[in-house]
Amino acid sequence: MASPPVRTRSRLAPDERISEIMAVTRQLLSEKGYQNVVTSEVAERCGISEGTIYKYFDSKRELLARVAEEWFEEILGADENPPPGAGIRTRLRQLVWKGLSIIRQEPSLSRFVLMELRSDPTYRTMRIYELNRRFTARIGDLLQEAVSTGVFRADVSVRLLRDMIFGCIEHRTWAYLRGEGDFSVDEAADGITNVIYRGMLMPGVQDEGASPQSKTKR
Amino acid sequence: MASPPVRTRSRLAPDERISEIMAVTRQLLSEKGYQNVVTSEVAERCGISEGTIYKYFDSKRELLARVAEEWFEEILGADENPPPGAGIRTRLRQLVWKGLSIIRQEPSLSRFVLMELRSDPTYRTMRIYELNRRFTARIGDLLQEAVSTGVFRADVSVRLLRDMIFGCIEHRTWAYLRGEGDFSVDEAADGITNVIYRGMLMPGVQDEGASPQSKTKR
Amino acid sequence: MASPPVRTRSRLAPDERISEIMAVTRQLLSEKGYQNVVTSEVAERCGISEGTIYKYFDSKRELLARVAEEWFEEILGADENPPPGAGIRTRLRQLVWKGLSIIRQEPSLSRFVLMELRSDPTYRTMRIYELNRRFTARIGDLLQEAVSTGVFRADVSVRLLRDMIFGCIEHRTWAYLRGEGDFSVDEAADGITNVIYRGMLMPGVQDEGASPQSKTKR
Amino acid sequence: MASPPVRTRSRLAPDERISEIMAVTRQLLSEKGYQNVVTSEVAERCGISEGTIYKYFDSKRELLARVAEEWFEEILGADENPPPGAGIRTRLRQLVWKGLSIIRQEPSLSRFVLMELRSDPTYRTMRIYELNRRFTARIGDLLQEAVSTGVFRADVSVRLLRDMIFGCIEHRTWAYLRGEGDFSVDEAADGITNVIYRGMLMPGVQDEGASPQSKTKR
DNA sequence: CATGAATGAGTCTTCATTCAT
DNA sequence: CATGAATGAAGACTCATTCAT
Repeated sequence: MASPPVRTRSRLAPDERISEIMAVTRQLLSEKGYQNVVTSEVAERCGISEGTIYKYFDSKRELLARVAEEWFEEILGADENPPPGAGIRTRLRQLVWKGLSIIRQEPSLSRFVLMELRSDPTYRTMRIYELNRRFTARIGDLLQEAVSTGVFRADVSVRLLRDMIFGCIEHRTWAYLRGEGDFSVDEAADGITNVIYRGMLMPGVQDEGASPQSKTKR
Repeated sequence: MASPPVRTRSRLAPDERISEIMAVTRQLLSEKGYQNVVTSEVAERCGISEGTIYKYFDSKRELLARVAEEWFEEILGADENPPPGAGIRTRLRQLVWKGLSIIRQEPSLSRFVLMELRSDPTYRTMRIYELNRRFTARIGDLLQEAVSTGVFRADVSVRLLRDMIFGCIEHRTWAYLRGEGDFSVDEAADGITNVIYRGMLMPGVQDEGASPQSKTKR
Repeated sequence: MASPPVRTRSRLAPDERISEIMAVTRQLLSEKGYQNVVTSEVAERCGISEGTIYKYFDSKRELLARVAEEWFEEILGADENPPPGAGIRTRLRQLVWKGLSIIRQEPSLSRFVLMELRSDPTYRTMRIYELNRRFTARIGDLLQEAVSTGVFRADVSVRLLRDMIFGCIEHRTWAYLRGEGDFSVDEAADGITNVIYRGMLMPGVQDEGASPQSKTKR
Repeated sequence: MASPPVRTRSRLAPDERISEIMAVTRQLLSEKGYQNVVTSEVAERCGISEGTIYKYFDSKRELLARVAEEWFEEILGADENPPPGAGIRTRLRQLVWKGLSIIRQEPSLSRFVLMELRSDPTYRTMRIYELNRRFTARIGDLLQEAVSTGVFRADVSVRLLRDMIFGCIEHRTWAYLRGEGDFSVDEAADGITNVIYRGMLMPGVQDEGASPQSKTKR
């Protein structure tokens, strides 16, 4: 092992320190999952003492929750509006694509939010709950609209459709995470949209046709 | 005097002991989830000492993994054959229903396999991996057959379809676990089958029609 | 520092270990007071690891409380009955003497019970509370009897008299602890009894006269 | 625009700063007791940094000790002289009343002095020791005078009488602190004075009679 | 061979004190 | 000179694992 790197007592502005701690924690969360993030390792990677973490965060839980929130906000912030006058299919694809790419970009963090935080008794009171809810609601609203306007059949619940979409997104992503095969956001978005749209389209309604991929292509 | 009915310090054959430990662990896993299974409690419930567990299992992880394997095998073993001559839709629904009911019945164990074990670096070498693969493969094979025989379109990958199915199953189940809404295996199986089947059915091919629920019910 | 004393993993029967831990804790409590008893030192003095303590006690608090209880019971157990037909003065002196000698023998433990435990929110539910109450009640009852039978005046509350007695006992003992002067249980018992008895004796009632010291001496 | 009413970073003279720190600490000590006074809170309430405290005080202990000293001095300073020509009983009651009301008014501070500081190895060298001693000495001197002039008997040591008085005061106050029953300074002062005075009065000496309460009543 | 007492590395958290800026 | 970011040693407590009996 190398001699310690000068061990100069680093001194940062609070904001920078907070950022650093959160960045390191995000990374760690990404690598190991919530239960396995340990304060001592956060401190070590930051090159600070454990005590310093507690200067800025009341508890490990708070730290993790804030990391998740920040990240979620970051991602959901960048929101394109749907093209005006776009049909159900186009708008559905856009949302599915967004969901896929979110998880694709930060899969372990997704997992943390989706699996760990969501089980927290106070989850419902956290800001991240609201952020999360807002996104799923957009898909739910779109599906509801499709049913209400007679574009979609009414024989499968909106609830189940939402589960199919998010379930597929999550499943696909985790498989990717575990190194199982490749994963194209565009292809997956197309596939999901196609199956759901065609599977739900009311007989007799004109199919919008697949939206040209280029529209949402990154 | 009659011999005391006292449960004398049980002296079980190794196989029985192993069975008992695994049964107790399964119960515990089911109640509390992987991270919260503690060896001391396993020992206590078995009425044995902690040390004894280590006579039969190298580590907690190994114990848990074997429990999961046994359980999986048990469940996948009880396999009704599809009715001879059944169509794609009927067979698809049967498999989806099976997957849903497995997770529905033993959600904590599922979660353990799905979330914890699957992340294990050696997961691919575990027998449970093979068992798991075998089940998903059956769905994969069915879907592949549907595509090959021209019943399903070829514009969505079998892979993605499988993800939609399993993702939805898991997603639905976890939501249920967290107390979000009710969950009917039959309704979900119908919904998933409908969307996938209708969404993938090759234009021009005759729809089998929804199979009467009674066929696979319960 | 000397080389570690053979560091042989000692192995004791649970009862012995528990006794040892409690004995060591009693000693430590005696030396430093509740707040300053640290689990690591208990372990070190026992020559065991900290974990072992927690095999036998759920928490530090529980350990300390049990130490106090055991000790109290030990002391209050050895209870001489008052000589039959003894007057107020004799019986008062006997109780005062007992109280003094209890604290004299184990002053730091007394202090722990009196000062720390007594502030515990759950103190009232502890067994030690009952033990303690029983002793103070005996003095209270005696004083009440004296007032009721017209031996004592009624112009000072029983409550205050009890406080004078116990307050004096505690005060005297702590001073002693801090090394302030000597402290004779007999002399103090006589003094307290004299002042209280003479100070409260109803005018016109015949003074029993000081009981000969030899009766309760040592 | 008017200059902002913003409390600019206060730039106090050292003396004022010291006063402020001590005042805040006294308040905190009074609220929470010694062990629970934390330097960070002192700093926060003063609107200064933690480091600054250490500019003026070597350690937390020193700060606390000086607070106690100042407070004690303040209290003992405000001393009414006994009415000229007052008898033993009157003067005794006055002192007892004083002692009771001191503790009654500032129980947490008393407790700190009585329980924590007094155990300090260097207690005897602290100024507070001297202050404390001076007050107890006044009672001691009075009792001594009573004995020397033949008003009090000589069969109980002055030492013990002092302990009865202070012990009772402390005991009564702590019970009150723990919420056990009410506590009247006047009643307690009367009771203590009565018992001690009557209990010690030399036979044949004329009882001064209870001093009218109004004399020392607040 | 089973036991179960003991371990010890590790967990999160607290706080009086220091020192570079 | 005051600051306040950082420290680090200590606190109670947990639990998978070991090994002498």
